[in-house]
Amino acid sequence: MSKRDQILQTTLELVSELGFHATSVGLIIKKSGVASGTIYHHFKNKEDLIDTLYSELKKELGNAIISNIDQEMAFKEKFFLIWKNIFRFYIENPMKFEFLEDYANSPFVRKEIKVISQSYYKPLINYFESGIQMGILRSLPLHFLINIVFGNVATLARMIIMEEIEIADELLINAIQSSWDSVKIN
Amino acid sequence: MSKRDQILQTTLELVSELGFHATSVGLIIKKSGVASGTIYHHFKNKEDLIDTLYSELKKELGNAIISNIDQEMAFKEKFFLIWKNIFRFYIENPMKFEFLEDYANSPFVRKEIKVISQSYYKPLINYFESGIQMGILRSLPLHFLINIVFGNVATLARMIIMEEIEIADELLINAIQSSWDSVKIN
Amino acid sequence: MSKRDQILQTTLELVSELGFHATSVGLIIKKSGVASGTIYHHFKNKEDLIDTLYSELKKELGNAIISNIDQEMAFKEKFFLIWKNIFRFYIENPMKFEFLEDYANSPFVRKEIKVISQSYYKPLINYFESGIQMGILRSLPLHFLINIVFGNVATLARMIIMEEIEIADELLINAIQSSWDSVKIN
Amino acid sequence: MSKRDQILQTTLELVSELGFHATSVGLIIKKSGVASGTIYHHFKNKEDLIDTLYSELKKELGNAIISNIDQEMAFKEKFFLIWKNIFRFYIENPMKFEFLEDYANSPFVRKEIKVISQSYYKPLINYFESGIQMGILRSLPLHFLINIVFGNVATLARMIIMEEIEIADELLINAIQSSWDSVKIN
DNA sequence: GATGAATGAGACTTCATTCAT
DNA sequence: TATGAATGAAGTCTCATTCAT
Repeated sequence: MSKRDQILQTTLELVSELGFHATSVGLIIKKSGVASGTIYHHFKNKEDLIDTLYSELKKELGNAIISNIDQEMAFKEKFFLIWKNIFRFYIENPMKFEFLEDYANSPFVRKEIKVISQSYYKPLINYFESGIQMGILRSLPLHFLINIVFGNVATLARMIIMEEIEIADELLINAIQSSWDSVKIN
Repeated sequence: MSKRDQILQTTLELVSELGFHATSVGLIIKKSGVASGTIYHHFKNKEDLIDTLYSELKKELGNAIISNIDQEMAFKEKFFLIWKNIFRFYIENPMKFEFLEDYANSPFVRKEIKVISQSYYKPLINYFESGIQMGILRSLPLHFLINIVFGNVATLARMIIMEEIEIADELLINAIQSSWDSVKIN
Repeated sequence: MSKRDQILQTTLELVSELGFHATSVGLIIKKSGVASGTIYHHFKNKEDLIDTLYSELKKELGNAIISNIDQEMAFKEKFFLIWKNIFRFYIENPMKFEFLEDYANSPFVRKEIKVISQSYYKPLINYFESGIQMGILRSLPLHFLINIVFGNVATLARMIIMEEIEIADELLINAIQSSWDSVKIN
Repeated sequence: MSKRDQILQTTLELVSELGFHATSVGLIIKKSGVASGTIYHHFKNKEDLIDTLYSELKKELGNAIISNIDQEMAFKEKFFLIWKNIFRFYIENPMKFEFLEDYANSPFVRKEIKVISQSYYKPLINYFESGIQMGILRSLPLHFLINIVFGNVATLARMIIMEEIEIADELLINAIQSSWDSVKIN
């Protein structure tokens, strides 16, 4: 692994465990085994490092979301697959999940996030848009619908990662069904 | 306002604006116009200050949730009222909303939060529990249902506070209906 | 001596010995026996510390310049006394001399220096102005005349402090006479 | 321009603009467009780079000083020409002027400077020495006389470069005359 | 109750320099 | 000759906290 990747990986581990606030550059240095100067050779500053990491993870998630989607599938079928894709990405990458959630709520760089999201989530946005137009989804503001669904996935994923509930096929199906019921026209 | 309240109020303002991470004691001192020693006279340390604030806000929210609930109301009617209560508390107190969300995601003091939540939300928990027993709500894990609903309210509140969508009676009703559809047995 | 004065005194000693460039805050901390935080309690930052010191020394020099000046004295007599006053201040306070010279050439804060100088040197400026008006001094730009004289004093003071020449009453008189000959109308 | 010259030129620009103190190797790298290793290929270290530059400039100035001097000229005539030579070098090369002044006042490498000066300024030293011996110049310490004159030139040059006064033939003549009056026997 | 001077560990970052390519 | 990734000591400054008044 290149030094640059070592730094990014270590930062992910630390921020997901300790949070933004408690992840000092000093800690990254110690854990990654890289010299302080090396960090600043690859990244302008701490913020740039975090931003880079965020951006890469967002892209990864964006790709994960649409994996195995077949245009022939029915709308509802796609919904279930997308939901599972996001969910799987979250529980298979709990550190990335923590990081993305943490950063999403963090009060800085909000504007840029929006712009990036827009591009990585374009297919998802198109999908929801078509659902509204086809009269399958409730005619609520597009991004509200999307945020509701993302929120639902995160709620389940968080509880499983935190071991507050146990994962089971039936629970997953029910959770998706619940989410579907909240966005579809009944 | 007492010095103690000045400190708490200023902390709320700063944390909601800058986040946890960027709210230093030094900033609280400067903005509140209180001497550093005074803070440590009223609070054991910074953590105690934040915890106190969090606890007070959580209590406030706990009370807001059940306001105007009449035991004679139908289950669904109560659901709509509770939803509106939480929602109103959030958009009428955007700083408190920000603070609570921030703190909820923050990786420290998680254990104690749970205990406190448990006590302030007892009526809410009982309400959801009865809904499951009565066969009105889906038989999903109790806290999962509660978290889903809280997540739904927060999603709408955040978007309105961030001015990503505009509040309207119809939107609110639809949002609650959507939330209801996701937890009730269809 | 107050902590604040300890810091200023130590800074003077270090800057005059090592120069601007080599005087780190860490060195000031070590030599003054004060904690790093204390410096930043009294001064906004390193620059503010240096500026404060500069301003105080400039004021001191401004006062020294006009000491023992009697308005009854002849113009030339005053010139000799002023020259000696500056010179004495320099060789009796070699560290202050070094510091002032160093800082005068330093490329930052130049604008503010000018403003400060203007106020501390008002009597000196008035004196030279009257000399020109009375036809005693060459009609060269006012500040050029002043700078020439200051430069002459500094040249002698520096060589004596550096022990490149030895001070002697006769040398001093000759040096002042030389300086006088360069500004007076011959 | 060779890489070596690019480095020297950039260093000159940076030091004259920012001063010694603020001119980092990193800045030189960025501005010159040269790789860090390249600097250390051509110069032993930063000090060697600065010293080399200083030495080259000192030599240049040394040559400029005696340009167009004709041994047949009268002593005073030579004085005026030398003065103009130094002055012209300064205002035509303001960055070199700044650099040389900065370095002269800098507290490091002082010893070697003296040695170098000695060799480049030999003709100038001889000139002043003969002036004293011939009874034209005041019998003041040789280097004091030289420093006074250099100081006078620098005073005028600095004020013109800083745009505190405007250059004019008459002013220049008067300034040189003033300088001459301060060193010649009256 | 309230003040603010003082602390020193630790924060982020820049520095001059090296070395494998 | 020239490159630029890598280094780690040292830089400035902020942090939460204490304590005499």
